[in-house]
Amino acid sequence: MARVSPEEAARHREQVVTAAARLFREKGVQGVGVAELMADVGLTHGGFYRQFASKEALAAEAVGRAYGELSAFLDSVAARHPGDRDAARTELIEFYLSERHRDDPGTGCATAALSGEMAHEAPDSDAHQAFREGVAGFIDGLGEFIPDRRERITTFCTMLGGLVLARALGDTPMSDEILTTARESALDDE
Amino acid sequence: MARVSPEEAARHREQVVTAAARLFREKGVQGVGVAELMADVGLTHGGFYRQFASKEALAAEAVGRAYGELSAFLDSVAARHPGDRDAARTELIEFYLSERHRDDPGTGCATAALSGEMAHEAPDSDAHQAFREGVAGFIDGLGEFIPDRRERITTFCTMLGGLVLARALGDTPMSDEILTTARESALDDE
DNA sequence: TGTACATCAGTGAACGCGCGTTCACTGATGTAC
DNA sequence: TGTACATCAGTGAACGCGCGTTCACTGATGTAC
Repeated sequence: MARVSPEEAARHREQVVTAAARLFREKGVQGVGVAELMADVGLTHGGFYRQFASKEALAAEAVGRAYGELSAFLDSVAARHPGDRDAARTELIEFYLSERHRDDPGTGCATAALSGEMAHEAPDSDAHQAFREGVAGFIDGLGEFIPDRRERITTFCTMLGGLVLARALGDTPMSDEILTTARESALDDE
Repeated sequence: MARVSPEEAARHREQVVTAAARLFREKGVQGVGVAELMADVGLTHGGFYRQFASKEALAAEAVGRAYGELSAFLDSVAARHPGDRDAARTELIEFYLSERHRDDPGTGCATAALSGEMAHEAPDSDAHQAFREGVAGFIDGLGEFIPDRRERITTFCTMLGGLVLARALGDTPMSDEILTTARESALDDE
């Protein structure tokens, strides 16, 4: 395989960003190599640098992509309960603090998946900036479910802390307990 | 410098564990090299393996050490307010969600500092086991401040989420907002 | 108490491996005529 | 429409660097007599 059409090249690029948005959330940015990313979409690592300036540049794009997916996800949940904000909020919280979400970080909350690494990332890096913008957008997006900003931030902290801790504890009874307790607490605050 | 007395060797070992307990929280386990750890206590990297089987083995010990320090810290806060649980709880929450704690992870909550990495750590590793035991002990230790276990877990999730997010956002207005909002919310729940 | 020898904490060079990045090359695609 | 040439996405080997780990060596410490 050698040169491909611009359309196919663009498609490959998209696939790499999409794969990175998932894999970086699953294994961390440091936990995924360029070769693994490219192999995930059926390419070899050498061509990476014809599409991206660096792994870091891809990370910035992938973080943006992940938050874009999440924004769409929030909208889809809200759309499922037109005119019934409380029901939408319930569904969101129940999903966020579910075992399914805990066990599948690749398609889930980017803030929960990436906060740990971002604390050690240079604040002026593109990836960190994309992360900050993503968090800001996500918190805004939660306004569909919890209009009051202070209440929204508090509930998000509880959900985030519960998910992060449950993931760190793996598949253990304590992890389940954290998840359940945080979920019921967040639901009770309605 | 060559062979030293058993007492001095033991002291060096202790110093390395103590330094690791701080540096791993500051920069992450992956973010600190064996050479940096040894240099921190004034030694060179070669002697590391006469004291520890591997970096991973040290990580397990350092995690235990960090949680030991935290247990003592919790006790010291409680002891400052004998017979006044609410005052103790207020001090704890105000510290936990302070800018000082956010900006100094090396001496702070190990759960907040290490959860991100632990999510990608093998569950059967010694470090992960030490982490799980540490979390369990820490949550128990919070019983001095919040006797009800469900309330304790919920409050801890809010504090943890707030701190993790504030750290990931760096020194920004949004980070301060998260810290302040989560703090006031956790304090209000008394 | 002193002397000879064994031990071993710490040193610093070196090894091995993973991984981000580079580069010469390939051959299909796009362009000029 | 066909032909010659230029372009460039993707390939795979190789480079460079960091880092965990190993190892021969040093020389102070501990022990045996």
